Amino acid sequence: MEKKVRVRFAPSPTGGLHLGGVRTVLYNYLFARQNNGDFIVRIEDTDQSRFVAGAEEYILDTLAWCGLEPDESIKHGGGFGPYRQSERKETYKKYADALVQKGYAYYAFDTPEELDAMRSRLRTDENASPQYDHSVRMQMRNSLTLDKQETERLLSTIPYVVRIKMPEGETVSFTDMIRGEVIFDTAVVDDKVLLKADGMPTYHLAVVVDDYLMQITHAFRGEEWLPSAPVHILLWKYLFGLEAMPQWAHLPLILGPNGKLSKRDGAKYGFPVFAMNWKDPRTDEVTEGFKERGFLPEAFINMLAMLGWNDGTEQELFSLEELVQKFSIEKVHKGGAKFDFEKAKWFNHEWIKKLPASNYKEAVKSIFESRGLSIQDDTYFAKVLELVKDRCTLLPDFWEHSFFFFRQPREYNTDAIKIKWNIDKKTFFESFTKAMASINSWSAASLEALFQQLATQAEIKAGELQLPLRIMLVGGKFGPPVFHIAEVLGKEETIDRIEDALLAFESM
RNA sequence: GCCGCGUUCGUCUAAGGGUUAGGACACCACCCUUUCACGGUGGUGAUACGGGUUCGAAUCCCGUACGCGGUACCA
Repeated sequence: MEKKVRVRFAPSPTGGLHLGGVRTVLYNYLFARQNNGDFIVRIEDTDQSRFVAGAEEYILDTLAWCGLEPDESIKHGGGFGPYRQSERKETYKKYADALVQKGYAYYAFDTPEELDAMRSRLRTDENASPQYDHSVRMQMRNSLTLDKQETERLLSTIPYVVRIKMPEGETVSFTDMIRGEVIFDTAVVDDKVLLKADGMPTYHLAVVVDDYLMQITHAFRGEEWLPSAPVHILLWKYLFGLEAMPQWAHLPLILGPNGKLSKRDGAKYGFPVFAMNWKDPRTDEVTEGFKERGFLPEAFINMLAMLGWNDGTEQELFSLEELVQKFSIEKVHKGGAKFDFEKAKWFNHEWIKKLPASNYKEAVKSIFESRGLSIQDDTYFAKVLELVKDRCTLLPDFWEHSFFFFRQPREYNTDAIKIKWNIDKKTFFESFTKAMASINSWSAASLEALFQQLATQAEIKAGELQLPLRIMLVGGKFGPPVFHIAEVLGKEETIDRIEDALLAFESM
């Protein structure tokens, strides 16, 4: 029987979640869903010095906003916990010791100063960054070079690390789901630290042990991990056997305008790189998120999915459900993709148009409230949003395209109509309001028909009256088609606004 | 430096030996519209370079260039 598919996203809680991180989550999630598998979030907090308060909650909140809820996590529970590596500390040591027993690893006692000394001693033009590897390990202070007694003594008196003993002349290869076969020469990879002096594992040990214990079947991660893959492969071979190893897929990186996408790019070019606002608790510095910029989760997810993947057709708009159906890891690109904010905005615009306004009504409402406008009538609000959504790219755009539905104009931009304004037009509007008052069906179409008819009677071109009407209703040259504005405004409000404007126009 | 991964319009990409190298974003023009958008039509624009293999190469092989990643008791 096939093993149940289980995948994991394993962030370290060091700050906000950026585009690349969310995309990794997304691909994991899609793969899990389409294979009826489990999606696990495991917190990799093995570096205490980099731990940032609030980052865990932030990550989980972000996934919730995106609609990518894990099946198992520190928040969702599950049968394979704990889901925080700091709480699993004891298990790693066991495996590290076992590795030493079997001769695949060794204890090392070198101090940071000794390591520095070794590196600067060996540094040359040909070897820009000397590694702790087979060529130097026999000159260092470790259980390979020290006798048993001395090793025992040091083990109980000073801090030590466990290092993997990389074989010298082997090739390690594996089949990456995206890249195909990847081959490494073990001679060029160093004796990575597996267990740190504080007793915590490094990523290398922890990822292998936990993927095994949590029965992970497929491991997707960023391309930056590819160079350390041989360490992980070897660890699997030594500890659990290659048959049990998950299938790997190394995802291409998401790039900024010049090179790797960074927080700085966001600040420099004015686009978000984090999913949601992130406030660094140490500096109080806030980094803007896509959510707060006015992105819909549907658009954000869709845009991310297309950054490095497509289904081979020309379709670009996908719902999460469609992505679950159509996604395939083999079709993910090998090359990194440069992030384009313009295209991201296009996705958002498409999704604003596509979704019923009720989907994002609440988000827009809070934007309006932050501008001092509280929404009383939800039905009216939804109607307004529906009318103007075609012209909004980001959620805050709703403000400039619809605020006038909630506030009668206080000033009128009359520049465009001033010269042509006359008594005949004034009379026309007076009769128009009178006629409107007794109209039965209040709709854009019927209003336009009435407007046309009266204009013809008054022998004025309807076109010349439309702009004045617009300015009376909203105060300026903006907004949706004018009769649609009137329709949504309603009879009473429309007549009021025209009458007030007529008064104001007296002094024009 | 060494190791690894990559390279099709400015950007995201399709084309897995035979296409006028297709689409989308952006840009430009026109149309629609007596506000501004949306929308519609059309246009500019790419196989990094050099060698092979082949009747035929964006596609397969080799080399070069360029880019990215890694080279920590960070993940």
